[in-house]
Amino acid sequence: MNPTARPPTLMGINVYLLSLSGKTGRDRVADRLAGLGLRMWHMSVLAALADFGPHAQRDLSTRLSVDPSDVAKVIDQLAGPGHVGRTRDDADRRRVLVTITASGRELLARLLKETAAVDDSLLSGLTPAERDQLHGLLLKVFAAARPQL
Amino acid sequence: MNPTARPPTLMGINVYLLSLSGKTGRDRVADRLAGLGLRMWHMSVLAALADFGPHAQRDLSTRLSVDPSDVAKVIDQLAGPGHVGRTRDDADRRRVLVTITASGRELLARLLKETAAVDDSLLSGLTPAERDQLHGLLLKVFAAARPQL
DNA sequence: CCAATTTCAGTACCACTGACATGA
DNA sequence: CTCATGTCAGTGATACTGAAATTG
Repeated sequence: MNPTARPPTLMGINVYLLSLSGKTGRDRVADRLAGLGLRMWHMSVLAALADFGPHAQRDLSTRLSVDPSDVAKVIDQLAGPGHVGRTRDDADRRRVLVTITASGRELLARLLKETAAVDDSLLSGLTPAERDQLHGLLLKVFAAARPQL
Repeated sequence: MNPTARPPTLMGINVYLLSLSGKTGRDRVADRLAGLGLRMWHMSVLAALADFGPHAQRDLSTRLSVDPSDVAKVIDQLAGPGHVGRTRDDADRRRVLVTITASGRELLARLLKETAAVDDSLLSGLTPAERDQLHGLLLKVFAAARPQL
């Protein structure tokens, strides 16, 4: 008997398969981005700023479901090299308005290329049509699980 | 504009969707099992023992891709209440043979019911046919990513 | 005086590393 | 002596908690 075969009982559980493949994907992204000192949250923040324009940190937190205290750290790291700008909101001086810079857009493009490469390697067992299928299904799962996600 | 909408840029990335839904599933399982002081690894170990019979801890580790030191802790916690038995292998007295007990099988059945409930809630946005589709795709992903998983 | 935003320090949890003891 | 196995303490990363400072 193959000593590395997974228990059939587990292979029938979707949440087990999802959890493991998700963690693997996350780890591979982390590996690729380790040299840059960045993680997936940095890409998420840059993507939100690129797609929706400037945000208060609080709004980034709710949009991405990331803890406010963690958003602060991510913004710190992105602001250092000038990938985002931080300015006080004149209308409400409690708020910090975060804006993406040109160098931030370049970084985002690079990060997207890296994650696309991970997508390719992680889904190497699927045909292009199957990848589209999976993508559609994941979007549905995501939409339904949204409130708690 | 909906302030909780996710960035479209991110929603196009499979590894992002996989990672988030996987983490959500993992967290929900953890919540359900928290009262029992158990986690998904406990279920994995019990399932491996039920499907393949007694294992040395080392073999459990390689089969489930779990670190040996973590296997030791899980076995400790399962052996306390008598869900598994630990006996020295007479042929190779370095090895500890782990065997599932009747109470372990009962516990496994209960854990499987809990995870099935999580599956249901997590995939509530999918029809039964779509769940089967997703399951098939995840198995393919898993098989292809196996060596590094 | 109370609420919201940001920030910081501290905590909890998880997975892994390295060192050690036991036995083949 | 060497190698494999199992155990344990310690480390690093991650996410959250609670409190303080600022402003509305």
